[in-house]
Amino acid sequence: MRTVPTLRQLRYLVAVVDRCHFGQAAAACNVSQSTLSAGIQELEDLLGAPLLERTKRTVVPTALGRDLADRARDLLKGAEELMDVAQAAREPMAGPLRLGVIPTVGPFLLPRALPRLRETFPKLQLYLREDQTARLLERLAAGELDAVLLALPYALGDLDVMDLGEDRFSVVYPADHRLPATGAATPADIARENLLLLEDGHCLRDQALAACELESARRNTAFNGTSLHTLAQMVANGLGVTLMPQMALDAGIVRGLDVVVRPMVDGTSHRRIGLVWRRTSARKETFRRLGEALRPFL
Amino acid sequence: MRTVPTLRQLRYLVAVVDRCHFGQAAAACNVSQSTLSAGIQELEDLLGAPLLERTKRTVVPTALGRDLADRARDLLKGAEELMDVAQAAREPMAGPLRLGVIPTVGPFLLPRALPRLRETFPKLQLYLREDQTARLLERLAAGELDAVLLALPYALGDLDVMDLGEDRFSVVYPADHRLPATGAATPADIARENLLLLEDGHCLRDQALAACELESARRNTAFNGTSLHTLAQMVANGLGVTLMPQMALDAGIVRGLDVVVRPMVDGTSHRRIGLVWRRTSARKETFRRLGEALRPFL
DNA sequence: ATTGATTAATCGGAAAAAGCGATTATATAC
DNA sequence: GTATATAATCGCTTTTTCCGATTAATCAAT
Repeated sequence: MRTVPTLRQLRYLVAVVDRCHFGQAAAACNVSQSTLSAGIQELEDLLGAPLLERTKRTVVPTALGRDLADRARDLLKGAEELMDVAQAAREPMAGPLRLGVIPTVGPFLLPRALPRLRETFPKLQLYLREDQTARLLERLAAGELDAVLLALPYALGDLDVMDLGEDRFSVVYPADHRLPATGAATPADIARENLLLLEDGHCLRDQALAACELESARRNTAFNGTSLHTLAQMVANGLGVTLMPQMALDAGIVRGLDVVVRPMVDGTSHRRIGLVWRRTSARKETFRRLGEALRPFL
Repeated sequence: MRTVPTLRQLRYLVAVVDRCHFGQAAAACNVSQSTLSAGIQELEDLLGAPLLERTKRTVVPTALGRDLADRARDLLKGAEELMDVAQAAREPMAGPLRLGVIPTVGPFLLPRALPRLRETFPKLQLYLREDQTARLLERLAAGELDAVLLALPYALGDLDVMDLGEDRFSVVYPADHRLPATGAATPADIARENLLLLEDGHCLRDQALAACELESARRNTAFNGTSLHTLAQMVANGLGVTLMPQMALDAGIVRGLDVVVRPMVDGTSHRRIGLVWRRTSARKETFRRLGEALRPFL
């Protein structure tokens, strides 16, 4: 078994490379300057190569020193994650959890679900961020979010996905509109209407188009709604029809509006709600339970 | 700064989880059973959760124990890589290097290049593996190879690429064949011929087709060569024409055969030779110099 | 040039950790 | 019950880690 540097030594290295100053690095590590100095030397001896250039009373890391410091940072992060995993295993539903939610889910699901979640998991500190799927996934990958609540289908990268259930689409017509003959609307019915959609970037736009079996390019781009609420207003004003997820209808998005709602025929006329997290995440059990707790609200 | 487990403790954990036996694990770590036992306990205390179930005189890791052991393995590997990086920085051109080479490059480039490489880098121990690009890249990703010498264009994943230069294609005709009017052959000329190619899986097949501006599906699949040598033989026997990289011609692949060689017109009628390695590799400098040393032989 | 200030290396000793061998406790096999 | 195997525990030694004090070197100001 080969001798490898200790994490302590690597912490020292990172501190010095970050600051180019032994004294400050030592302070940051809560050790004396002499201790840090000795630690760095041990490391250089072990590796058999200089990591820092100490010349003219200033310190500059060598190329190797910088390279190794980068790797050391990863190792130290891994060690901390290990602690997180243990902590999460001990008490899965405690501590801070940064959750991303898309705008076509958050305002409808969370007002109902959050009070219950707080009751069930009183120690869970839920920090929320509302944004479009793509941007949330960026933040998830960057580690700024722990999990994201979103709508599928969506091309996810290398993520763990938990399916929470389906959210059916209905068509919303102006009150005085000619309605489809049967109770349920078909893609063919929609094709005859002026379909109003959210602006580009909302996953619901593409999912709604898919449900109507339409291509994105074909659509009118002049009048795109910025939220489901504005879309509902536009329909009530007779500008066209729109597709609305059940979740939003349940939340009363068309309450008081002069519109008629008809379900879409079965098939692909729905989206699925999913909770996703990094495969390498330390808190899978936490997310699983959170997802389980959210399911009844769909 | 949070307390994190030491690599020593993590090594102990991995050893026990691997073997489910304290005594054997201790032996594997070259420490006494008592030391290992104490180390594991420290770790459990630090993490505040049990990692092993010691019941009924056997040891079984808990789910958390297994999970953490997996992460610990990664950390330990990272620490070893750190040592490798330092070693490689100290003496880039020393030690073992496992290089993959594709069959349409290896037999033509290496016989000329290897003696020179051995001379220039006497301490470098070059282990070679010849296989098709896809399989070599699998092994590269799995860490079984350090670098791969291959032909571009090819859809590489997340790899570092060093371009070593271009390798032009020529057309090989049977000696009694009607040759193109001008000196150089054009894609249109080729379209009139029976083009012989390597069997599927060789990158050269697709690259040659691209150079001839042909689709893969269109080609005769009955007669595919298994190597450039057999292709040359088939051409000499009048079965058709083929595309041959300059590298193979330089190595005398058509020497003694009754064939005529015509260059392809300029443009895309070439492949590029590249050396690739994992972005995270410890030995980038080694590969860079190796590539530099290979360049003159193209 | 001299002095003073700053910084990293070095030294000696104290404290903490890591290690070992012997012993103990416990569970299983016989 | 007895023997055997295994992990935990204990007392002690060795090694590592750390600190404070000192030294050496560099630069800036005189």
